Amino acid sequence: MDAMDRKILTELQMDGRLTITELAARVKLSVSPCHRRLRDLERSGAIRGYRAVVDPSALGLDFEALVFVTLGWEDRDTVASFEEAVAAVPHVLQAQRLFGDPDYLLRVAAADLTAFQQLYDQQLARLPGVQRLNSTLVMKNVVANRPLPD
Amino acid sequence: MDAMDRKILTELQMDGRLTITELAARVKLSVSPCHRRLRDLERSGAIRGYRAVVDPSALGLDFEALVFVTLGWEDRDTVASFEEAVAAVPHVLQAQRLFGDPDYLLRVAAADLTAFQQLYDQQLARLPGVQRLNSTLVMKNVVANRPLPD
DNA sequence: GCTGAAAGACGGACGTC
DNA sequence: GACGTCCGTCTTTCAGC
Repeated sequence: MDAMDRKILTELQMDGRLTITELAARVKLSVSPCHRRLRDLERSGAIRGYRAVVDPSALGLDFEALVFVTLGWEDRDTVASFEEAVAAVPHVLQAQRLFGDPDYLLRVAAADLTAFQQLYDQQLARLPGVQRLNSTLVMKNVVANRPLPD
Repeated sequence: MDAMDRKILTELQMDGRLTITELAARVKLSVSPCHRRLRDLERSGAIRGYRAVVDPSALGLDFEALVFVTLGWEDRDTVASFEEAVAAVPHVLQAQRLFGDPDYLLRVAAADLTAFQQLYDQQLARLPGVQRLNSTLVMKNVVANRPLPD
């Protein structure tokens, strides 16, 4: 993982569909070594994959909220079954376990306020081990998932 | 935006480097119409772009925190200059303006606790208009940026 | 770094439902 | 109007040297 590898990662985070030819030109390398580096980055797991970035509003998901979760207990089984269950809810785009209180932060997408309310009552509130939920609406995404810095 | 378009978006969110041939096979369409749909989805902005997903630890970024920001004032200039300044900090991966209090949530990456402390004191605390910061460490990413649901 | 064979991208034309 | 099946050419990939 030298400076050249980092340049490659930076370029591919900005455009994941760069051809090797283009990528090589941007990082000022010729095609073969660039191709080898890319293969190694993919095999080592430094590049986990490639994703299309989709506009949520194109799918009618214009509503986003944060949900803070406090579990009733902190034993291993409660944590494991909560995490498994939360990962199975498609509208939960992101879930992080935190130090301190609350235990989890979820980032949730929904079509509108009504859909969110249903999701909240019927799915999130029923996740195993949940003691308390607390949610906040997102007004605006100021910075959306920026590429990692060097 | 019909069911076929949604299938295409779903596939490309799972693998953004699918060839048209592969994509067409997965959504059970022949290559030409699949190609046309993809072009239209890109032109309409439903697909914003493509990104490589990079493992943060490959870049030595093993530390992640949430930072809640409360501004001192809520006037338009304060908000605008804060948002501009926060977008210029590379370690801020995500920033959302919230309803209620606090005003913003930032998701921040750093190499370790020391690096985070420096970032916190020297950059985040000095952002224009900030009255108060409050941060929480991320223990684990349970769900990391899942594709959007249908 | 170069080469060559195989695969894919991309646009067009045309017939069908 | 959208799909499917040809077609052509150009570009890209990727292994071997």
